[in-house]
Amino acid sequence: MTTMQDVATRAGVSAKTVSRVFNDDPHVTEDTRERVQSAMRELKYVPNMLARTFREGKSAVIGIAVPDVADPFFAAVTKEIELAAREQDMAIVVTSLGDDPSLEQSIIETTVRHQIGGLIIAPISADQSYLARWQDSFPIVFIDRTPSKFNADYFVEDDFGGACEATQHLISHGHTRIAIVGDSTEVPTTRLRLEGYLAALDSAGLKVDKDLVMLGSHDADCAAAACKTLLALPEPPTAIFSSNARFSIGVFPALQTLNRTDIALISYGDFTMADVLRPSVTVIDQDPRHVGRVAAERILARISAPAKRFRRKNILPVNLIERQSCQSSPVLTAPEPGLMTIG
Amino acid sequence: MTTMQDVATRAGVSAKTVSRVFNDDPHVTEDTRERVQSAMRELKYVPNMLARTFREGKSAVIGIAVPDVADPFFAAVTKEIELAAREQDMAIVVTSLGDDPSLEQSIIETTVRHQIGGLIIAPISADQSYLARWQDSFPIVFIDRTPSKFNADYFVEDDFGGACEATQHLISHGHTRIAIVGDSTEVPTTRLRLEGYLAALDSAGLKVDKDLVMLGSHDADCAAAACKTLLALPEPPTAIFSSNARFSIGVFPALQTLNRTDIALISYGDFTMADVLRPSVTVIDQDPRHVGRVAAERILARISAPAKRFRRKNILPVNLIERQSCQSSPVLTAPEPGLMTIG
DNA sequence: AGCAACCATGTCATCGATGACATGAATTTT
DNA sequence: AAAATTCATGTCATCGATGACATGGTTGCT
Repeated sequence: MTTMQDVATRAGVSAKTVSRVFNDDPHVTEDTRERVQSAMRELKYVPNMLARTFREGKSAVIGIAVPDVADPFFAAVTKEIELAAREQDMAIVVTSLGDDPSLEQSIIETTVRHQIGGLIIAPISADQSYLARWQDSFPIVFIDRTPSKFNADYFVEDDFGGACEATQHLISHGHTRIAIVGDSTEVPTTRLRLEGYLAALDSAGLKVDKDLVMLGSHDADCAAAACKTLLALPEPPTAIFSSNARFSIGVFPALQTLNRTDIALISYGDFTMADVLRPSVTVIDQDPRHVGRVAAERILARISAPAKRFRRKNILPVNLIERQSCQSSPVLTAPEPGLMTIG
Repeated sequence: MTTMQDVATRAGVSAKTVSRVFNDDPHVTEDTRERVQSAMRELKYVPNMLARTFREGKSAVIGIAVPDVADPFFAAVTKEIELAAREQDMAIVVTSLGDDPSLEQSIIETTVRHQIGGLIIAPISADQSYLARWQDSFPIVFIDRTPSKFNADYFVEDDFGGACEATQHLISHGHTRIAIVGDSTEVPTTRLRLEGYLAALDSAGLKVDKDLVMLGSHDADCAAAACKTLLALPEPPTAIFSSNARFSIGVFPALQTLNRTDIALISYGDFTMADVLRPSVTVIDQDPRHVGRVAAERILARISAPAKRFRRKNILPVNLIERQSCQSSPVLTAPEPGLMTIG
């Protein structure tokens, strides 16, 4: 590992002069500059970022913490953040939080040790008050889920609006028994999507059947099981609103297995192949790349202008992509509740 | 940001003693230890990794460079590496190389500036000789693709064997006109898969029709176009071997659009929903999590025991997951070549 | 008692880059 | 010509943690 001192010795100058050449300081003669530059080339000098950023006090690295890097949504977000960060010569440190909320804090603290210059987080727990400690050290931006017990910039999708739109879409196709499959209401995102679902039912004058509200899943398999439970009800739903792409990946195969593709399905969150399945799945698209882009831009802006004021709360629009999975008419395919319970 | 010195002052000792307490040095009295620990708690001391690793000379960070973090295969690999690294208190810096081979070197050099402790790379270019410079600085492990013009540990899938098996699978289902869709043969992986395909054809006594070898795609859309070209041939194939999951994601919809689900399809690389599509897609599974795990373990082993010797070349087995997409019989569904050209 | 061994703790230097300030030479101003 | 200004370059200190070594005190052994 060649250092500035090595280059300096080779070029017959002091380390400081090498530093000046490297940073394009105008106070260097053309002659010296050239000698230093050729010495750098000969020795293949590469600056030690660690030394530089250590001196500056903060790193040229942005921390990203999401529930799961392998989830297509977060993978796309991560990629976009990386591209945006690279434009500013910053690298990204990525961490998966997993699905145990109690581990969130310790995972974040491990990440923070690396003296990150900013943090983008999609939290999984219901309490981020532990972040207060870092509040002044580096900017923090939340994505996908709002912070709890903590104040910070956030960029979230319109969960309420999207869920409402999805439910209305099903209603407009004649469905009245609409189930929702989701994770725990501890997650603000899920709570909002549930509220959107309830609001849509309410404004259409439909009563809520709590048997059709299946919360508490935490992966695709759970969601598949929930789906089977729903269809085994005495009065099964004719449509399912999956509040999460991860769950849709479980629900869809479950419907296939049960041979119940007559059941309408709408997914909050697009997923690979959703448009190629039979039937292709109607979704609420969240545009992960846009989320990544705006989050990265905000972090970078906060880093370069710590004093500047920005809008804290940012709701990103979502849009419904209509495909085939809601086209079936419930009147034709669903068994009549009355007959069902008697027979 | 509280430093060791702050804690030291508060506890009435020297910074060195704080360092000792922090690192569980036994040469500290119980009394002092307690005073220091409570001072650390009061001031919420968090060690500055940057300072520590700067002194050590290398970072507690592993660099990962893959063609695309958002690709499901690499996303899964990345996640597994992260989990393995975290067990050793290491973080990961992730970079997407994109699809322009000429940018590979500069992207890697940017990553290296961060003084990484090790590098895991799935290269996209045909020349990694530029890595020689870092050879002694930190361990380098290749995944998915073998290094070119450079020596390093690598863990690659059995491209030749897998492609051979895939092709044989198609042959055993009666296919004789089998197309291959892939990217450039610049990529060693692709070259090996092509060779496997050719070897299987050869050992079955089948001639190669170069119209059926469609290389040079670089994304799903290209692959879809290649697929359409193939089916428009005077003597179209009855089966397609997609040498890459990324391309399968383009080929499958193309077949659907053309209403040619009678064409058999086998994909090198499993992908989300492949098992739920109609027909579900037979694949060669590469087990990305296993790749990530072994690569991470090797890097960590190399970091902690630089002198130890390991096996350089590692070929990981792949296995064929049979689904529906190869079940159609070519004799029944494919137009007879002879009739076709005449008619 | 006398000396070695051990122990708790402190001091200093170090890692690489760079800001603050110094130095000495050349050039310009009065 | 003397003073002031500009300029190229150098020296030193610094960021936080820690290894090498020092110091002064206590214990143990003969």
